[in-house]
Amino acid sequence: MYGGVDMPFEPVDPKVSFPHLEERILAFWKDADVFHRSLAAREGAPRWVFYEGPPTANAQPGIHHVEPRTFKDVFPRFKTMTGHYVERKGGWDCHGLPVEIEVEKEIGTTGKKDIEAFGIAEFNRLCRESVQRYVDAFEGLTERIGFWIDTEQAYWTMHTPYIESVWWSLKQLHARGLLVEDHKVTAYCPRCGTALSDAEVAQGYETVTDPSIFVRFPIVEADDPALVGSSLLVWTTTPWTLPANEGAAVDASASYQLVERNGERLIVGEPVRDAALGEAGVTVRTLSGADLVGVRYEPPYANVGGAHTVVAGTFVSMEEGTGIVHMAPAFGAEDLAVGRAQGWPVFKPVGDDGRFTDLAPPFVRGIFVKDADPLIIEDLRDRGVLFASATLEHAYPFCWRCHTPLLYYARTGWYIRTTQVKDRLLEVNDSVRWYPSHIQHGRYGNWLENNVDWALSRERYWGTPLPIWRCERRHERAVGSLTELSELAERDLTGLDPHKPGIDDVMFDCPECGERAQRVPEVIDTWYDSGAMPFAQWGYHPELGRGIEQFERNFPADFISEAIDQTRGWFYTLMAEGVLHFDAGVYRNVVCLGLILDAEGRKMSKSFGNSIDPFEVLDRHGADTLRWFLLTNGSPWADRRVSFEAFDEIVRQFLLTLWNVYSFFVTYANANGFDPASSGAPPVDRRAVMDRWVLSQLADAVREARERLDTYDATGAGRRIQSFVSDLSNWYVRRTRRRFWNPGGVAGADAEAAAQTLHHGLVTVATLLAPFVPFVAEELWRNLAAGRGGMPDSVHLADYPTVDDADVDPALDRSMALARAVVELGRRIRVETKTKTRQPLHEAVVHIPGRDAELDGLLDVIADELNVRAVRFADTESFGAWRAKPNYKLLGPALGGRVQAVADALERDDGSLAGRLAAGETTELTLGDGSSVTLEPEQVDLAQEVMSGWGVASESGVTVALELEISAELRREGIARDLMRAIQDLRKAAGLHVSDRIVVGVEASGSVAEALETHRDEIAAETLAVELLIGAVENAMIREVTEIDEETATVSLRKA
RNA sequence: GGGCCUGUAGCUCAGCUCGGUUAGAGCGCUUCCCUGAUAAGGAAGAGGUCGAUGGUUCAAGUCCAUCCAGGCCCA
Repeated sequence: MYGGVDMPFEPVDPKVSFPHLEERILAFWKDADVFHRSLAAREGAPRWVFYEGPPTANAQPGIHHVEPRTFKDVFPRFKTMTGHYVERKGGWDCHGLPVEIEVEKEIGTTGKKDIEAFGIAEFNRLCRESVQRYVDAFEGLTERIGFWIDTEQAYWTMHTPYIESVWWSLKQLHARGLLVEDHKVTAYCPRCGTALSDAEVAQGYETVTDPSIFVRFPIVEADDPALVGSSLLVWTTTPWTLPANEGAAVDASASYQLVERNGERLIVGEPVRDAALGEAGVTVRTLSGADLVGVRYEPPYANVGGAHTVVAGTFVSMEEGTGIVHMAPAFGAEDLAVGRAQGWPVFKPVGDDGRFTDLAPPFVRGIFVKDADPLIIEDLRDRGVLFASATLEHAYPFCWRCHTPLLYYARTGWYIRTTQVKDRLLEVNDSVRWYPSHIQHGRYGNWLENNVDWALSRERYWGTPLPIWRCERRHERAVGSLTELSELAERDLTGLDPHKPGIDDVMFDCPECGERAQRVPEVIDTWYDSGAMPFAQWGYHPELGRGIEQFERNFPADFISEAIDQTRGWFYTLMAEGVLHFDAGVYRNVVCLGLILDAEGRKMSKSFGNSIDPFEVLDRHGADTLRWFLLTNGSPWADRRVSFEAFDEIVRQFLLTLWNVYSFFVTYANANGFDPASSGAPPVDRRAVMDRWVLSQLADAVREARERLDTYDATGAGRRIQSFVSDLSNWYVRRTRRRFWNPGGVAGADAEAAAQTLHHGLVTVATLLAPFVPFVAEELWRNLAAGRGGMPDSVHLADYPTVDDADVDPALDRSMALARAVVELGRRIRVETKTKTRQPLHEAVVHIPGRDAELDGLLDVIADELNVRAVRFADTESFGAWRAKPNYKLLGPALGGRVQAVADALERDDGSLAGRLAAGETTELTLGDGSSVTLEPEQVDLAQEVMSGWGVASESGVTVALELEISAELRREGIARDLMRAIQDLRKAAGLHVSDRIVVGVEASGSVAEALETHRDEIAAETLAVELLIGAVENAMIREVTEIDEETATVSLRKA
């Protein structure tokens, strides 16, 4: 016995269940308080600031929530392990329409009137409860996937200090004149009774069929009297807005035609004349749009006095319609802008419920506007005003929650003048590093370029109340805290819940005029809440002296990450508020993830019923599997498809491969009494070539993993680690296995070296993997490293591996790659010649022009892998004609167009030229045009023309030949190996332990019996047989007939 | 209508930054091999007009232009 056995390793179950393992690790983390200790251990270290983008707690979490949470975990873990203090404060987005909708579903309300009848106090209480419930679900998911974030200290946007912080910020904006009330046309949902933000509107576009009608507007007054009596042909796709018509717009620079047709005269844009009127009609004259400006016409419904004139507009399309557009300032953004410029009134015959009011013509009063379209068309037709009626397919927005068609209304609302800081936003954006980079000046940069004022107010209930009080004389007062409110109201309100309806009961005397001031009724866009988190998460409030230090220490963020749908959401609101309040960027690096799609490539969403329940995946495959999938499968920036098969593959190919190496190591380390702490392994430079090679590979993997993680490429880092694990398992352990098979420790230092190398490899891999698959990494660490040599009890308390330059050996890396290429060719020969690998052969002959020396030291590896007694380098043998092809990368730039001529010449070569190159000679080549070129051997790719089935294979300049003649001696050896294999199979089938001794009997005659006698000792040693007899074993545990060398042999065995 | 992304094997995706003539991997399929760590691994095979067209170049999956299809975002 050598080494110590004080601390043997826990035996490893090869049949591991990762979900169960993860539950154990979760319990350990909790018991040992590992997360908090990982923070404490880095206290005082440089800060690396992470901001949690708060999920909206309004529904059960889906698998698409796991993706950002995985990426938000891997980088903070990595940074912690590289010596940074990474505070991770959780957060929950609590307010907003989605929460209200969820509650409305519960209580069965369908609109604002219902909610008010139900009672706002009770409604908001239910909203608060709903949030709490879903936060619990999110916390469960967060813990289960191993996302380390402090949920105990999480910020909640509905908590009073958070709201006060938001109020403080709004008060500043109000004081600077950046928060104002304004009229604006916005998309409005008549069912929800609220305006929608652009982001909300964007979510609900659908292709619908709407009416597209042409209407006659008879001209009643014009500078050119000839026009009177003609009709403007006016286009609209919203007939219901015609009762609010106040004008018509033309393109002043376009030309129009006056057409006489069936006895009437119509004016229509020239480019669309035929499309609108058909071929019929005679053009009376052509005029410019400018000629029409100022013309007065008779409106289809005479509800509004004044107006009804033609104006010029740049937005008039000459590609569809009639070139003349109907204007209703109450119902379109452009219409309102034009109306304002013209001094038109805002005439709005529609109520907030989307139904016509008494201002409308009697026949549509009380009718929902969209339903009124056919009635209006009918009416126009009856009165001869309608010229044509068709339909049009176009995108129209619907309310993203309740699917009511949205209406564009002129309404008053509160706006933040973000357009005034647009230039600064663009500047700040230039300093952000986006991953992927195209977002910066692509999608996100474009969004900023098209910045419009932020429509902040919402006429809803569950949200941060807009803290503006206004008196009857319309003096406004923005209030920044409950303390300030208490002073104004002259009573203590610091304990008041700042939500509706309680806050609306607070009134005070206007400090300016003494009239009673009351809060405006609106709440704010919940996106403002989440964008305020850099300061509001600390309850930051300079007036109250609160949260200042925490804020300053944690601003700005080094890193944030969310899915791409946040470009218009959180990425923007964060940046906008950072610039508005602090004139500063809020984040330095953004990892912007793609969306999760289902197997058909559709966006996963609950309403579609195609989302995968994350808990099902976690129960079946485990969190590590899901995390590894998200981190390494496909590109994180690209949308990707998710299906269950992918998870099985990860378990089998990655996690189990790693697990088996680990299990292999522990089995033999324990059997040999290996102790990494007191091992007598020689220094790396004196270890076997396989050891040096695998350590060199490991060093490269460490280098690349670190480099990639430093640039937020978790995918590349993970893939590199995976390829190392594959090399470790399928080449290092495969080739090194026998060195571990060392009961009693007779192999001494070499076995120690192998064990030490593999131990180091596994511990390093576990550390490398800790940020990616924190559970299995922890399991390996706990068993292999924790507590040994002063190592911490958790891998997450360890330092991320660094490259050991002494291990790096590029020459060895290249040689091994070459050796593996030789082995691959040898295997191909065996397949081609139907020579089983188990049959030993006399020798392999290798030819690699000029590079033979690179394989020194690896000949044993090749011989063993190919099962040949010797590997020899070819000197004079020729296996076939040499063929040379130009190395285009080298020759192309040098020769230009002549490279093709060289290729032709080499193609026609009978082998003599290539042969000289293969022999290492510089060779002169005469081209078809008579010119000549000097070729160096390195400038060509060489291969030999070998015939399949004759024991030779060649590729990329490497040629391998196998001596296929099998002597009687080799045949016996092959049979012996077949026997060993058969006995080992039986051992396994009998369920014996690797170190059990056995008694074996082989019933055979002829060549099998002969081989058994010749190789008796080796067979016995290999199979741990204490007795090996010809014949059957008594009381055999197992007995089986096998075919060996075309003879029948029956093997039986029992435990000795 | 505008912007961005994507298009490579039956499926999921690398490769495109920096052009090199035989385009890879995994899954799945066929045949064989190896194995007392392995649920693994290896060899061979079937499977590709690298979305299309044009251009630049000695050389294009890769660069440029145009177009087509899909997705996302904006209108």
